[in-house]
Amino acid sequence: MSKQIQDESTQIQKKRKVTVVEVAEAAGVSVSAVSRAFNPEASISLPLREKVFKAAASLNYKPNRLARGIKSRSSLVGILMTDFNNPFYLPILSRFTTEIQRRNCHSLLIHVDGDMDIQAAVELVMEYNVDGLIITSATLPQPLVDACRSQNTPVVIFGRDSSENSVTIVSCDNVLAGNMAADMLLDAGYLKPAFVAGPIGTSATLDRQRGFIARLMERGCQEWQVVEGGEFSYDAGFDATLRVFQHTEKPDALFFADDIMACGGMDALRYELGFRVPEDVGVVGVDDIRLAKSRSYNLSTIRQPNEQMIQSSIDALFEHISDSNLPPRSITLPCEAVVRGSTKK
Amino acid sequence: MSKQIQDESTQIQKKRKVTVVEVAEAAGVSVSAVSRAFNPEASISLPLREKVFKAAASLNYKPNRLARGIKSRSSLVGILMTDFNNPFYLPILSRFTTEIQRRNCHSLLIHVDGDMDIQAAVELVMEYNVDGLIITSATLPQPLVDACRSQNTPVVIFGRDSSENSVTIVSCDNVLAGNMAADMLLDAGYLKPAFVAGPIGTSATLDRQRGFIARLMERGCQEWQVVEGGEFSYDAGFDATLRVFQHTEKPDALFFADDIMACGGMDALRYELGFRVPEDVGVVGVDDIRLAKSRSYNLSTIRQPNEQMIQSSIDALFEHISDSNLPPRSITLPCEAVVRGSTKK
DNA sequence: CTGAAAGCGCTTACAG
DNA sequence: CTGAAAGCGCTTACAG
Repeated sequence: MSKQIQDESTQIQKKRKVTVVEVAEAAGVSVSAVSRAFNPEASISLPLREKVFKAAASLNYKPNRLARGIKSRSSLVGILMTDFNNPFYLPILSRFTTEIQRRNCHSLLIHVDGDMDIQAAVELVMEYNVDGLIITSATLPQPLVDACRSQNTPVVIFGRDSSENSVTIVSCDNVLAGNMAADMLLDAGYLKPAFVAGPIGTSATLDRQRGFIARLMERGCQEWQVVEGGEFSYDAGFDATLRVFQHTEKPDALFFADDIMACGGMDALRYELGFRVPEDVGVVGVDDIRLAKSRSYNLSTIRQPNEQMIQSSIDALFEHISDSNLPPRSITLPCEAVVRGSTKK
Repeated sequence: MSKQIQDESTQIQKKRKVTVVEVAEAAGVSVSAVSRAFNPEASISLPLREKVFKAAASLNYKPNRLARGIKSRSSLVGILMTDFNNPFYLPILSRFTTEIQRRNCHSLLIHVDGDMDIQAAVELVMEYNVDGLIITSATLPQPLVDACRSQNTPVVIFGRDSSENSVTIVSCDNVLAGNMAADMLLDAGYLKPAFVAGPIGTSATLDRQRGFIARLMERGCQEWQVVEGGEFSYDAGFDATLRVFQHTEKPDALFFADDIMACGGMDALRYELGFRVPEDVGVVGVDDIRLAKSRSYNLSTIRQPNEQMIQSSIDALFEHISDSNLPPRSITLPCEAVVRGSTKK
């Protein structure tokens, strides 16, 4: 009986959340003082702040971020992701959340899958009053850009894209990536390279292709070809490679739109078509995902400067949050060639 | 000049968020009516609701979820992740967010890394008034469990663990996984298997080990050994394998605590130690990550029933959200042996 | 720097 | 079913 009562009181004690009012009472100050004490930018004297903190600590007070967000910043940053299958994005997501948390904000993760309207997704994030929004997407459909522009919330697109200039976008130089891949293959002595494209409509893919072919031609290579690859996935790379070698013109090297496709392609070459890599066919990817340096793949690739790209994205986003008049800008970072074992020495 | 003014007005129009009050005015009803119209469970007549919706649509009104959350549900579900390096977790995160969104809620993603206090992280999520919390973690430190218990918010641990019963937890039967791995290796004719353990303190690892050894002994196998593996990562599996073969007792098969370790281990065997897999040494993992079925690894493994585990986690979480008196329970799902090419036929 | 008071946008007893 | 009013927990001009 007494046990029961005690249980109930414990439960009630758990349920009741302590508020500014109670802290104010306990500290013998106004609620404004409590509010200010928990707001780093507010003007409040040190003694007062400490008095409040002491009372707050003894009551185990935690500010309610929702209530705070309704008048002030929500401390929420939206992250919109579309390509949840590509392992490339796991470390990226990891770093984004870490950086956001480092700035005392938190991540609202929105997963936009195929059958979801991207415009609706953007609007939805806005219902949470997010302070800013990060969009990671290999594809960058115009409706998405439009949706971002119509919001007055800062948006940064962490893209593989670059043509857009009405919204802030961070990407690596994909034309350069194409150049580098061409050099890598030509330098290694390959003569008939093919580009295996990624999903249609991704300008990153187009830029890589453009850079690749431009450099090939520049260096006098004539026998190149471009083939469709499908989505950014192991299976797509695998299947595309099989298709390539049914053509009459067989390439002696493949440049894939990204690493995970390249891994699939390498396996098709080695385990299905019986080629040796790099002796018979050379392979280059883009990204430098973790798997690329495994002993099984040991993939030559063009590394995107992920850390810098993320850092720039976060910096730009928070600058936009602080200063809403900052014009959108386009940040393009250089990539880096990483020669491993999938190309001849 | 006129341009300037127009720009300003557009900007103002963007900034002003339309509220219940304006919708109420436009529709000629009370704010209560507007609120009810947007609340599926509220009792309101169809005509009234439609009148409100019409006005809301014409004003492009979107409810402010933060304001709503302060009195009612926040529609926010926290997801706490620790193992952001393991590709195993990308599809899991993907499915969780999808399921949460399907229920008209959204995911607050918290990344708990090494130097972050897990207790602090849990408390922090609570500041957002999340309706519920999902924790995915290979390790399950007691402080975490305690932190969860002290909150009155529903928590589900998506674990590889099972011993705990003071909080709802969903996992697969890791002892069974160990049994299956033992059977797989013994059935294939291996005689001296070793278990390569995962991070210490992960009961999943211990359970797998226990199940593995129990079955080996049961079937009369004496020459087994257990070695430390380190963290769940490619490199850890690679290094551990190198160490194993420096011992005087060389195993002829390795059961790794998870797939990504097994991939690293296979590469060490093939590319560093010169063994053939599966002829010289057999390899089995746990998880069935996407990479496991690549042609390069073609890894025999014990598959965790991820989809079911996620579905059960989400179902359990929302049941707890609906009924706060539901006692915690432990849901353990069976796993499945997947024989591929890393074990002899 | 500090406090009293109004307000943020929404919800929810309370009457009718 | 509907509306007027109080309230959620916090912030922020406004005075002092």
